[in-house]
Amino acid sequence: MARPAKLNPSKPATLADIGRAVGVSAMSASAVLNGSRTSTRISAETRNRILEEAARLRYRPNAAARALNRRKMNTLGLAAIVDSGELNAYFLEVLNGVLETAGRFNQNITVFTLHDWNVDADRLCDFCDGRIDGLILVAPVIAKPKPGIIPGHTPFVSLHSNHALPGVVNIESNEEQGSLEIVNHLIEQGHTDILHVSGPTVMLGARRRLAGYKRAVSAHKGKKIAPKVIEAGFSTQEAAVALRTWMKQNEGAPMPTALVCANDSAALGCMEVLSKAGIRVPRDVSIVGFDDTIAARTCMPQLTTIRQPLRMMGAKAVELLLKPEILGGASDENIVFPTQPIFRTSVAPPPAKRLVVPPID
Amino acid sequence: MARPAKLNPSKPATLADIGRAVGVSAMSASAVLNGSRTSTRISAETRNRILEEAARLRYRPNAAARALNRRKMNTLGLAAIVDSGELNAYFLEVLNGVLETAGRFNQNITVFTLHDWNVDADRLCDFCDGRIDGLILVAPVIAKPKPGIIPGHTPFVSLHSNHALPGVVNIESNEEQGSLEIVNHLIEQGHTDILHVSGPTVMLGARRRLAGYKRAVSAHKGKKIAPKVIEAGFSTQEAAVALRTWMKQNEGAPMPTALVCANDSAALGCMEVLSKAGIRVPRDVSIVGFDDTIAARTCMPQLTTIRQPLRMMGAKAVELLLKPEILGGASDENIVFPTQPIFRTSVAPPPAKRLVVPPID
DNA sequence: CTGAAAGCGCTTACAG
DNA sequence: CTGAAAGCGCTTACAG
Repeated sequence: MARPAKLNPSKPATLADIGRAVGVSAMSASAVLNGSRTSTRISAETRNRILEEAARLRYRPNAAARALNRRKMNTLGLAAIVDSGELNAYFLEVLNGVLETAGRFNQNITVFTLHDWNVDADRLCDFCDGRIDGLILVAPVIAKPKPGIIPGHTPFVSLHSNHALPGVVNIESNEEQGSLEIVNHLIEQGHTDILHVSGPTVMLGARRRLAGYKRAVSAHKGKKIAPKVIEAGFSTQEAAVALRTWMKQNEGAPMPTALVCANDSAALGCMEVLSKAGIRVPRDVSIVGFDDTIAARTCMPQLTTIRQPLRMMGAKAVELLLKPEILGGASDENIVFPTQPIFRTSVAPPPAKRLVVPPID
Repeated sequence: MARPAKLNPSKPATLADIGRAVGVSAMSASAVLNGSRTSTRISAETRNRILEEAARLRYRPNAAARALNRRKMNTLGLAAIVDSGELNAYFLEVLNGVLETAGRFNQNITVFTLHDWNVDADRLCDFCDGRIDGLILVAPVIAKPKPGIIPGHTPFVSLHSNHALPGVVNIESNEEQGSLEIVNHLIEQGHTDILHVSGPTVMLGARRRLAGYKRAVSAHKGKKIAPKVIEAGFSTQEAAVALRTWMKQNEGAPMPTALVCANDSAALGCMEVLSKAGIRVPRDVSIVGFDDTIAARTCMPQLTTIRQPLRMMGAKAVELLLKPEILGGASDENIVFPTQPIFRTSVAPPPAKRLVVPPID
């Protein structure tokens, strides 16, 4: 027994290789190297020989073989819709939470990207071919959730899903409440002419932020505040275009004293337009964002905004997949995380003298 | 034959299930559903019956079984060092390139994170257990590349590696040149007091950027420019702390008129400190970043920076792993991408009246 | 055109 | 304490 056992660099060593070299069966090697059984199963001497040989051969248990046998890959999937062609800071934040928590459970993460929900929705099922033990879908735009799209045999969780998927837990944050609170903050500062630069209302998140804005405005006890809304995209560019267009159309009208933007990126776009028009933030116009991305801290003035705990939400998604029992049975529900207002320097009381919308280039 | 074949939601259908239902062997099912052979192998009628049954049962070939057989997972690994506890915009940019290219080749991407190179380096081998067909290591901090760390049976590529790994292609960019150019740009604008907020000089990238800065400054023909360098980390947080500390120590001294930051994230941290101190960018102080990550575009003002083609570099890494023949034999070399200055609005000529370092909170 | 056999590398009962 | 057998789901020769 114990024959030379050459190192073959072109092919990884298997349990059989080790067994052969040591003069023992592959199962014995399995027991000492990967075994969950008590180690007393194998004699100390055999054990050491196996261990040594494994080290020498740089043995690594083959994940595919193991997965086939155990029906478990120790891998979770993270699927994101990338309509703009690239993953963004929002996704990065979620990914950080997902990776951190997955790491604690010794789980790997495979990232999938869908480009167009209408075209790629079916691919969701393709991912569920035994390579992952669970799937997290991030921020989907679902026109109508066809019954077929939910993979049968793979635990599934969504984050900020537009539509409830039958039998799927969705993780979201209390965006309406957050929006309500930040608009109330503006009202408390004395603002009564507040323009909402909304996100695209096909998106649930945009609708909820809009709803919060409307509730805050309509609940105002004092002088009636009329809701003023323009719909834009979630990007800096789109928000800038929308605001510029609105200002052109309203030249000479009273300038709103505060802007409630769909998110931080949109707020940046608005700040740029105001800045170019010679309007100072927050002295002339106050402005608030949403999400508390890093962008909120790296502009001048820094943005007052609403924080969503994206990392924690990503972490929760992983936990849900790994320990479904924490859900306690109910599988078709929403888990709602609280939002939190972050006060910075982009908000001030309205100016004493009301501004007028200036001409735009 | 063709028996009822019930849908069992708790267990995915196999080729054997389909065969049994149709009254045919599993191999026939394999041939029509996954076969690379010409489809004439199976009669049109059998073929259709198999196809129908597969659709009905929502059949998906099991990835683990297939991988075990073909020794191929159609998955690439992307390993990143996350010393600061989180993946950053740099990584996101690389990830975008990697995902896009991997998608074109129908490859999946699994993300691994290492926390401390000294502790986790061995884990690199752990990833190479048949679950991936190739591994990309991003921005490693390698004290000394121990011979053992390179996985034997898995194609391997590094990005911005600190040290050459024997037999491993490294992808990098011409950082020193980029740094030189952007500092020259500042000098051309009239700046002569330029502070470099450097990255950690244990990192090759930081040393190269520093070298470019020094070369630019010392080559200046006019009034001698003294190099001024503070060493920080590559993160927003670390740069902010370093700049704040420096400003405290230099209160009342002349304020540099331009900041050359280790990367965009660091620039963001510096912008935040300046913003809080009431210093305006670029009017009072110009600031430049490095990398041209998404962060450079989502701050206000937007950052003048040096673009490393990170997406292209990520894409290249994938191609190298998938089509090693494009390398043409030489396996132990560097692939150097050019850098490119991107001019935005964070740079202006120095202010007419020289500022003094203000007191920090 | 179709099927029986063997094997990918590992594990889980079951015997000794 | 240790091994022979069977199986995870798929494929690749090899026979018919």
